[in-house]
Amino acid sequence: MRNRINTPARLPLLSQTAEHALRAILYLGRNQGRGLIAATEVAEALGAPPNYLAKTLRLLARKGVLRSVRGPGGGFALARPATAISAAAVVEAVDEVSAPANCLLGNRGCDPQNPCEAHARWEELTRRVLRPMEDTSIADLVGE
Amino acid sequence: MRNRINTPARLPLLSQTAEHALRAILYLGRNQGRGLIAATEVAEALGAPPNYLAKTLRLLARKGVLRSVRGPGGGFALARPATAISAAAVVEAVDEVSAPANCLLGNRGCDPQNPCEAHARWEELTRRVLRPMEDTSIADLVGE
DNA sequence: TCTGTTTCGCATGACTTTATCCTAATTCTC
DNA sequence: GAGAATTAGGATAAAGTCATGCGAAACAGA
Repeated sequence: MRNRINTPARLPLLSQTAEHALRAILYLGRNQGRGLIAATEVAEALGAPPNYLAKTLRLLARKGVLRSVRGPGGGFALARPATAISAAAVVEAVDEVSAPANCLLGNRGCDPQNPCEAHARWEELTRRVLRPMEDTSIADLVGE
Repeated sequence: MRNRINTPARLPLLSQTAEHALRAILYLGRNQGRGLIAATEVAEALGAPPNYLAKTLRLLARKGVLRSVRGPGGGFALARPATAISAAAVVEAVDEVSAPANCLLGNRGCDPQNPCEAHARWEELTRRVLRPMEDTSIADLVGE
């Protein structure tokens, strides 16, 4: 049943981790007034795996998207106002957003110094794909 | 060394398989005049793993993006003119393009019948992300 | 200073994607 | 019809992502 050629892989436009991250950030954004919120509460509210979500929250904190405080009453909160956090920032903090590093004509098709035409055209396309993510803030998604 | 929390996962804006597929399609597009081209030639030209690429080409053929012929002189070629194949079509043939099925507010945040506001906003965003892929043809990328 | 709460960080296991290999099935050429 | 070339397809291995679990570190409050 594994790796059936008829069942294509899932293209993670967002990886599972990034999806968790966005959900968590949105939850924190909607509850911004309440200050710090514990990872377990977020996980329960989203129905996400608690341990893994906690790890993702830590990662977001380390990348400066969230702030975190340990100990009783501690938890996580947005490091900046929701208007100042783009969807792209969240995704990039968690996954390494990588448009294909190598030329689309193949590794041997062109070199970076003297890129082929398809190279430039592909870069332009990836920019157009990523831009909406950069232009959309958490506040936009939450709707404030 | 595995799963270090400091080394974020790669976000496959394109999965590896989709990347191979696009490269292969572009190669076939540029060599359209030559008729059928063997999988081994494509793999060598791109520096891609031959066996896996062959499997991906077969998948593209089954999905109707490529046509294939067996036996000596056989190989693969575009099933339609390069202007009639979108980048999105290639990616979708290989990976299951799936925006998050569940609401961004969390599985328990809203139900499909009565979707929340973030739900609609997220759908709008994913549309904007995918559109450039749909609007760009293989011919556009190759530059004809 | 003790105790409970909560983040931090590593080790490990389960599952998915990527890649390899081998054996058919098909088709051209001689 | 024999033999070589080439796609088709399944079984299996390797690598990566996703998820779990546990102990340590930090912190607040009594």
